[in-house]
Amino acid sequence: MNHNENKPVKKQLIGSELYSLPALQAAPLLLGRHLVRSTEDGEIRCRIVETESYGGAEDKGSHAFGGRRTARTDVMFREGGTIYIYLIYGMYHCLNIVTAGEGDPHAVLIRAVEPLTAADAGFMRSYRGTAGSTPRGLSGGPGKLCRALQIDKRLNGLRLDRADSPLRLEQGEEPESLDIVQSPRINIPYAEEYAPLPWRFYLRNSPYVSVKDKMEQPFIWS
DNA sequence: CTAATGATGCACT
DNA sequence: GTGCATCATTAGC
Repeated sequence: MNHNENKPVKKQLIGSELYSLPALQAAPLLLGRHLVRSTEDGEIRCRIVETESYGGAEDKGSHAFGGRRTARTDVMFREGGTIYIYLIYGMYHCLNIVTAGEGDPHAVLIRAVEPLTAADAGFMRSYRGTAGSTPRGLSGGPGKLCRALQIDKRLNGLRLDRADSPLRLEQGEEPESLDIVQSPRINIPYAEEYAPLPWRFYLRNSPYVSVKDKMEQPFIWS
């Protein structure tokens, strides 16, 4: 008898192997993983279906381009597994997962999630209003998913790998067998030659993805 | 298509 | 310090 057979594999927290990778390697590996948000109202579970890689210091699309370390970007320089949240356009929050080692600014933007159960969807809808009545409207977009999961800057700097954290990341599905598309990142014209690089990843068949790419180029594991 | 809405970064005093 | 352009977006026309 193997003791491991009894372990609740699906609920195991993600470990440092994934968090210590460069963002570009971590971004596709985060697809299919489960995000768990604990609030006073209860626990919401969802799976990640769209990500974007930002960093390190050479990426002109990254807030930490050139090693820019400010009050806002400081968390990007922390150890992988840290939560980075910023406010955009004065009204929406964006959730990022910091990766790589301390002092090396990498982050993966979470752009879309999918509720795991009808109960999870119900919770999320209650925070979304009329726009949340379609999958994409519910949590297909970085600002939308933060609203659906009640995520704001209070979570900035916390870690995803603690059992008592209000936001955790669990193993979920292993992404190697999923149908993954890669495409250029969304809405970063200022990134110049980094703008067209295919650093966005999403699950081809998820209706929760924010923007479908014309090409839908399959992602090949290297 | 575009207004909304405020933190942020940087140029300049 | 002050001023101001910018922004990893969204909802509602």
